[in-house]
Amino acid sequence: MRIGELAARTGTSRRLLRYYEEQGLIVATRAANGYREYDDRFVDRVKQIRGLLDAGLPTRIIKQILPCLDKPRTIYFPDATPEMLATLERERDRMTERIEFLTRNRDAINEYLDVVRANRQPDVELEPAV
Amino acid sequence: MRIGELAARTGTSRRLLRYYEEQGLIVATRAANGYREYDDRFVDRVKQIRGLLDAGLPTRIIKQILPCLDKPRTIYFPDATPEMLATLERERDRMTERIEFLTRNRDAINEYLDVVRANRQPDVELEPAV
DNA sequence: TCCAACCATCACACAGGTGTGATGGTTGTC
DNA sequence: GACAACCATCACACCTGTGTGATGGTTGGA
Repeated sequence: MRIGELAARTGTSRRLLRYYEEQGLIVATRAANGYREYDDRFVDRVKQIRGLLDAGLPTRIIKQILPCLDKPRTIYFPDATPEMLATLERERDRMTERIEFLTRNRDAINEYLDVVRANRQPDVELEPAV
Repeated sequence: MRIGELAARTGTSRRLLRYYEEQGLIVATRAANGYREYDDRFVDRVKQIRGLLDAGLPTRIIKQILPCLDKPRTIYFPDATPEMLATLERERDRMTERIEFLTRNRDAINEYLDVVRANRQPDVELEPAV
C-alpha cells in the first residue's frame, strides 16, 4: 500500500509517517516512481509508534525499543551492545514507574467519579408525581 | 517554604514551578514582599504534576484532574458540571488504554531482555583454563 | 555597609511532534 | 490531452514543556 492508505488505516497524517521515517522508526521501500510502499505489517508498527509516543516516549527511545517488539521474534540476540541493553532496562523501569503512577491516578479518578455519582443520584429523582 | 526549597524538594526548576502556576496547576500564596510561599502539601502536588506530565498528559488536562486527587477528599461533589465529568471519564479511559499499552510493551521488552540474557550467558564463559 | 543568595518578572530560544502550504512529478480516467 | 487524485520534497509555523539570561528588588550575615 502507499502512504495515503497507511495514513488512513492508522489514523495518522502522511506528514507524520514521513516524519517517523525521517526519525528512523520505519523504513519504507520505494516503488520505481519514488512512491513509498508499505506492506500490512506497517499498520501495527505505526500504531505501536503512536501508542508509545502517546505514552510519553520520544522517538529516539522508541527507535531503540521497536526492534525488540517484533512479533515473529526473529532476532534473538542481535548486535545488542551492553549500552543498548542498559538503555532497555532503564526504559523498562521508567515504563513500570509510569504504569504504577497512571494506575494509582486512574483509580483515584475512578473513586472520585464513584463518589460524585453516588452523591448526585438523590437529586435526580424529583417529586414522584403526588 | 519558598520557591527555591520547593524546587529542590521536588527536583524541578523554579522556572517550571512558575510555569505550572501560570498554567493554573498550583496557586501559591504571596508573602508581603511578593515572594511565593508554599506549604508542605505542594511537594506531593508538584510530584504528581511531574508524574502526569511524564505520562504524557498535557497541563490542560492535569488541571482538571488534579482537584479529584486531593487526599483529604474534602470536596465530594463540587460544582462538577456534566461536561467536567465527561472529560474525567474520557481521560480515565485514555489512561487505562495507556496503562494497557505500556504494560504490554514493557512485558515485551522484558521478555526480549530475558531471551537475550539467556543466549548471551554461554559466551561469557570462555575457555575455562585448560 | 556591602555582598551573597535569594526572590520577581520578562523575554528570547530551543526541541520535539505536528499542521499547512508551495511546487512539482505520476497515474488513471474521461 | 485534460483533470483529479495521488505522490514527492521542502520550508515555514505552531504548541508545549523547558532552559537561560537580563534586570531589578529583598534579606541576612560578614
